[in-house]
Amino acid sequence: MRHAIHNPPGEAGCSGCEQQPRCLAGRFDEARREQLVSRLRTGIRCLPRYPLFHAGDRFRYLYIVQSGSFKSWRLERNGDQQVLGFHLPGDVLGIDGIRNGTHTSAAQALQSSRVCALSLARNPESLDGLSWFNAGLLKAMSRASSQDQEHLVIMGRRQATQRLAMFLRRLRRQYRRLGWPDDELTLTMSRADLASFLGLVLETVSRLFSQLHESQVLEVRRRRVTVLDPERLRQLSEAEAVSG
Amino acid sequence: MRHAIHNPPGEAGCSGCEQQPRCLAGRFDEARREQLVSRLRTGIRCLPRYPLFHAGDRFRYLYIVQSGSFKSWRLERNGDQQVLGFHLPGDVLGIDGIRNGTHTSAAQALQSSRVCALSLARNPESLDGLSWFNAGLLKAMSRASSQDQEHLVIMGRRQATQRLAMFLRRLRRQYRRLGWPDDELTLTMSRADLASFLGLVLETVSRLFSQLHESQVLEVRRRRVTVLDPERLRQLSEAEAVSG
DNA sequence: CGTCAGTTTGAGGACATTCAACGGAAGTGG
DNA sequence: CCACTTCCGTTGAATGTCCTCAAACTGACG
Repeated sequence: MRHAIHNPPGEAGCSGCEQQPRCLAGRFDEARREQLVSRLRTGIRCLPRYPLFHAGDRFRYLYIVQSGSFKSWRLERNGDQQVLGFHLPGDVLGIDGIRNGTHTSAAQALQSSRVCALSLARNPESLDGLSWFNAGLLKAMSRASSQDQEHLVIMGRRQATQRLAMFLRRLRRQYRRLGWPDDELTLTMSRADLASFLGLVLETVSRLFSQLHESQVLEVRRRRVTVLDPERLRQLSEAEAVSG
Repeated sequence: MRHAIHNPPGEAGCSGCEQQPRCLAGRFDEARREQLVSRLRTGIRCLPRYPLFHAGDRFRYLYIVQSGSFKSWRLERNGDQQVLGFHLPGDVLGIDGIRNGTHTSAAQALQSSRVCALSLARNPESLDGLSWFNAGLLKAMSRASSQDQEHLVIMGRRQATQRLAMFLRRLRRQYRRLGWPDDELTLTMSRADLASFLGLVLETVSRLFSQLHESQVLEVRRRRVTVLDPERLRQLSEAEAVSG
């Protein structure tokens, strides 16, 4: 089995985690984190393509991305999958499972990654005294909702170039939020995944990259993208209409 | 001013509300609802086009739809709006405002409607002892997330017919959930709103309705749609590809 | 070095958009 | 109550964009 999951020694904890300032649990002081220790498993390592959960799985944990990246998707009857999102450190995965206790989407690692798993108890009363935590959860879910909204706005745009430009600008924003340089983007997803995310076919996405490379907006070497002309990228993402 | 908001006498409460079994707050017994009474304003009447909130507004309340219907949308720089969702009784509106305390989307009534407003306190500690309520909130937000995912799947489909068919089947499911007849659908949104929701232009949506009417799948009289052939509608929504 | 998955590029065609005009319903004011 | 305006929805013709099918290329890995 190529894709395995390993649990690090228990002491790994949150002390060394780079995502602490952004983390749902890390936001809070050490004492408070102690309250969660029995529900929290930190530093779970995932190899590329390792699945956190499948559609239909019973809901067990919420996952917080510590490092690396993930994709989430839904499988249709047709057989083809719709990519719902790409997830970077600080993001929460598995929210859709809370409702019925069953996941409606699937998620897997796009590269070597680490996550924390957080078990939500069945009986709500056990959360008494942890309302600070619940409030954090609410905010994390609200953020996930906003991200879905941004995705919907991208899918709503007709022009393919506009969609890709919007995606790249959004990715830059996420990089900045993480304190990473935002001119050198590393796409951890395949062209097919990106195409599904954007509501296009992979050939179109490939052509768009070539086109933006040709016109000096980007430099594209496979999955390594350098943003050369951010201003032009902005224009492309905001284009009024075709005639604009 | 044509669009006004009226507060009914305080005693209106939840006792007569049809949505009780589905309501975030109504799920719980009377005693528990008492705990929320200071945060809950029930039975707020909204005339058509009445806005619950605009993008940029400070977050004050979560809204629970009691009767009628709403749309939510984002306004782009371009000036045009992307419809994010249509909301029926039992749905929660305003989730996106929790994150920063500012709404990123807007919502307004599509017809004469009623909502309940629920104020989330600034300090999380005040939620201690209300964890049962918080758990309900989590589920409601999880449901909203699932609905966004369904919307994303619709937008990902290339064929316009497929999108509309998926939308109609989804609407039927929602009608059934509410205990309404699911063969007579009343679209409370305009063709333009529906087109934006589906990622199409309104002319295309209009043509699709005519087409489905012509082929005896639907009977369409403006916003009144009768489903004549549910099986054919299913086939259209699941079509493999163009060649299928 | 050979295989294979992922990506790029090309040619042709289908389908949704664009632009334009018309019809009908609802709402307004006399 | 009727004429008027306005909004919404429908239909038509032509254009253009993205999809489909196909083949070649690249890099990774055994």
